[in-house]
Amino acid sequence: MNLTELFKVLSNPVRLRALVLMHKRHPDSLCVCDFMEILDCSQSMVSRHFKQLRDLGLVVAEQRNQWVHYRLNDEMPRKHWSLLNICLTNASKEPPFRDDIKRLQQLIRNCL
Amino acid sequence: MNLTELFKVLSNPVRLRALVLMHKRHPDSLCVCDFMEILDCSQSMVSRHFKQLRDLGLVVAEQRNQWVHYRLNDEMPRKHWSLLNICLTNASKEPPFRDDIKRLQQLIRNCL
DNA sequence: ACTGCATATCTGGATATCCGCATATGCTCT
DNA sequence: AGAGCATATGCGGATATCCAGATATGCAGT
Repeated sequence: MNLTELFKVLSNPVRLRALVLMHKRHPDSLCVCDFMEILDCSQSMVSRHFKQLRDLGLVVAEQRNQWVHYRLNDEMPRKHWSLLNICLTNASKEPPFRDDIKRLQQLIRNCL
Repeated sequence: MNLTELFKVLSNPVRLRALVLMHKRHPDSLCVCDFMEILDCSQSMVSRHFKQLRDLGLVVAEQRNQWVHYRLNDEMPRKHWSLLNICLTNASKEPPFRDDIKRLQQLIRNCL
């Protein structure tokens, strides 16, 4: 994966918002249905965008019963990790992403 | 300009390479024909991509006789500036961009 | 005014991306 | 095996992006 590919992945709102959520949650994971709820988008949409993220090695999927959980891939190349880290940290402070994080925390609180 | 728009701009090789060159040269500028030579691409291609960069406020154009010189826009919002700075610094160490910078330095040396 | 050069924009076509809908797969429980 | 839920994928259409080639604009020198 080169830099332009990385930026292309980050250039879609759904993917960027999902990555910000995984970053916030790291090293824990979130299941697809949680993303659907927080991001308010369809199942096929989530699934297809996540396939791209998997193919590029940015995230890893883990099956738990019928649910699939996604998290950031610790084992991506360091250069990508550090840059991604900075980008996502920046993003998480901005309005659309900050609101997602609030919904994430609310959702986690409800699960206790 | 929001973050996804910023990343979309960075997701095209020509635009990213051009931005890396401007970053290296900052606060000085480079004229369109220099970009054409270093990036080895057509005049219309440079011009079209640069219009996007201008429209988003990432770069500013300055006319000097028949030449138009471009440089990074100092006056873009701080958040964008700091993130862009990091992205371009990262990029400038990678192969395709590093080679461009070498050609840039060679070109400058020849002009003395 | 005319020429030549630098740059900008327009146009059309190829390709890529994005998304909704339908369908397939895979898991769990009965 | 069958039902039901979660997830993945195939397909088709709408839209966006990208680029080459042609044309337009603008400046400098004759």
